Amino acid sequence: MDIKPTESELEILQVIWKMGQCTVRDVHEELTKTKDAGYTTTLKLMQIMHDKGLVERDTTSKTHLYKALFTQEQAQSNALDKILSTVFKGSTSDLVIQALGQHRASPDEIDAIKSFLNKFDQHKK
Amino acid sequence: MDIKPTESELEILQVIWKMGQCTVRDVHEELTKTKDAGYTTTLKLMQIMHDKGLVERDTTSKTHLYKALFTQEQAQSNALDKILSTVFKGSTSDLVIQALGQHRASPDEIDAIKSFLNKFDQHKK
DNA sequence: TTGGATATACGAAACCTATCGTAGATATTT
DNA sequence: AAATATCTACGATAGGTTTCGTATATCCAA
Repeated sequence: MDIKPTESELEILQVIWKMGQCTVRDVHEELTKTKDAGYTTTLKLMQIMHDKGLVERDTTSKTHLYKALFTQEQAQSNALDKILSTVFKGSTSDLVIQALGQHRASPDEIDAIKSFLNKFDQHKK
Repeated sequence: MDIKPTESELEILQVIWKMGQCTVRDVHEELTKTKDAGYTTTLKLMQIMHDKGLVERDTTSKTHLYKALFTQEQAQSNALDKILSTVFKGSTSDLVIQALGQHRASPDEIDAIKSFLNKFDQHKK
């Protein structure tokens, strides 16, 4: 299966991931906090996502319940693969260094990364 | 200016970035190594990219020469911003750790990242 | 100099995304 | 029970992307 959600679909998925399971209204309320959108627009998008197999839904009651059919981690992995091949010439270190350079990480984050790198080294041996 | 090249446009830009300056045929030859496409399709895409202001071109001779109007680094920065906000909840360290986890970097790359992190620490102080 | 190769320009079609209005079903409130 | 609110379904439209055929201009070789 190919996971390639559109921009709008990702906005919706973020809400679903956060809540685990939710209604169209849940998503809509969340989205309208930061941008304008008609309710039926959100509904339609979620119906399309269902058609595409991005989400599943429970239709036993009038108000349907939606769940994601893949995890945020899978979406992250996909997104990384894509930009690695399209703009980073496949170089992971370029990507990492760029990311650290432009969005300064907190000391805690840096520590987390360092200890990750160390663990990494040991596995290599 | 807003830099948001489409998928196809990025494929073309990769060739332009690599060559610095090139013709439609240059790009086309490169693209058809990995996928099928008609020559006029590539031409049209590049014309549209020119209309959008993504590239400039020298039309003094019959065969036009195209150049990118922004760098690969800018595209990288843009791509990172986008996936950070759409799938990484803004967490740079999550992104970095995911990237290192799934695409194993070479020892050299890891060293490069480590020394980058150290430089980073010093600046912080 | 005439025919073939190569270039650009232009327009149209197929497809996808995003948006929303309207209709009809179901629930809720008064 | 009637009015109101809420939900899904179903188009339809506007806009953007991708694809390619055809026309026209230009260069080059026989």
